[in-house]
Amino acid sequence: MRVSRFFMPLMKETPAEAQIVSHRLMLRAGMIRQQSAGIYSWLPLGKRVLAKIENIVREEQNRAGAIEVLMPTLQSADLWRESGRYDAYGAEMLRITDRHEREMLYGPTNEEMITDIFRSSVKSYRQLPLNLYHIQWKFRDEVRPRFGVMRGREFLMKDAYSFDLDPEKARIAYRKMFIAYLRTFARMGLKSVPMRADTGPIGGDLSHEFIVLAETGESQVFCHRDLIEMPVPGADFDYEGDLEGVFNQRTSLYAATEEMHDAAAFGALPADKQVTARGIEVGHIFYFGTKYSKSMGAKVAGPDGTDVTVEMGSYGIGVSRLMGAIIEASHDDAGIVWPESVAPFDLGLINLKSGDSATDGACSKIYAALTAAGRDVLYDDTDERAGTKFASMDLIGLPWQVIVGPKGVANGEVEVKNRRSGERETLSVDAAIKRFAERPSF
RNA sequence: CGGGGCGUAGCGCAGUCUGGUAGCGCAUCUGCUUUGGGAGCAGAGGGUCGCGUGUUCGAAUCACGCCGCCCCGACCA
Repeated sequence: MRVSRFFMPLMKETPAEAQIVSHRLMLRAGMIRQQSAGIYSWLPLGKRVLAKIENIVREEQNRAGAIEVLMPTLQSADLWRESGRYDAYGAEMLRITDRHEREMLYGPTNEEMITDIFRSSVKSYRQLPLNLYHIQWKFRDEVRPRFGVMRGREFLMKDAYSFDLDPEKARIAYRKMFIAYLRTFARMGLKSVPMRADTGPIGGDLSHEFIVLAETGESQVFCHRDLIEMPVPGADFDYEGDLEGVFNQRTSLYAATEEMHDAAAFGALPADKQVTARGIEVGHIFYFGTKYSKSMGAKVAGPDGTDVTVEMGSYGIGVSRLMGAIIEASHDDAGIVWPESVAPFDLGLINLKSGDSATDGACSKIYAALTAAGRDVLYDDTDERAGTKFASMDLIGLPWQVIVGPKGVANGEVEVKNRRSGERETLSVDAAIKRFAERPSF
């Protein structure tokens, strides 16, 4: 993509309403635009990152055996009356009436709907276990939206729902998601820590929040230091094999959010293992048994022919919130520092002297070669000054910059800069092409 | 939902107290000069001053009502 043809409205100054760094940087980098309190348009750069995050979530859900569906944003109130939540949910639920005076709502979550889909189609225990998920917009009419996309009213969420024959099998489903979440966040360059959580109004007795540590996090968290750097299972992890090992390794160490905090237990840890930090909740998993299956009649025939009410769990990831969390965890004074896995482009190509036949030629060659090799290149071909281009490229945070200036090109050389470390390396044009064309990690 | 604050050009702001017909910086457009870390000079365009009602010869400015947005707290993916 050429910058001259792209839509990327950068801002030099920060809009007054943005208080936290991720919100400021997303606005300045032209990733989002606020349309109402807690409601945002996603501009091209933001849309690209959102898609990257979404895909990682999707890949890890699929890997763990969950199956993707897509449910609507609008739901019928009748469904929610069955579970009893239509009245219980309160003002956070956006209620809508259609032209026939039918009561509808913009879904804040989908337990009722997925249970409805399940009960109408699944009749035998032989079809279990089943885990269905979708990635869809949600609306929760927060009293006080804030922090940009971190606490919006409309947000993109991955929500998965597991169905099992008995509590023991449901716990296996729970552990699969637990491990999938560890991998999902790690792939985005985040250090996440699962913490025992209150099950809240959703009910149930087993729940973990996945917390990303960041100074600007909303909640105070406490955990054992070893949890932070603990390696996550690899891509070859066998979800049909031993799940308890990973699960127990994580859950045996102290980790709790403020509301679940046990000061005495925490204080019993060695002093150098006690970590008190701020955290951002990016995922939340629940096992809640038959809360919805019972009220909504989701039953299957068991091995002995009698009906069994299925055991359920739900597993959420705040996809749009993750973008804010990643920026909170990865930025510097100059702007965003994207992990390669979620960067809107793989690298930025800076032509320091557009209009100069030598730099234009070198840039065209690099751009064409890397694009042909499947790299997403953002080519700054504008006639802005060098300083402006450097500042813009740093702001939007692409992990690599290839800088093409007249002096270097005269020697057949370009400069490669790593956005995170700031390290620069001078390479020949061909070596630079080779470096990125063959780079396997993209 | 309690408390506080703010709505003036795309963004950041001054002007409001003390009413007289709107300004600064950045951005944008044109030209010239510049060209490796957000350039300089010259010129230009862009605003029903959030909306409504009222007071007044006259309202961005005063009064009343409404809407929107932000911050602190309580609540929450």
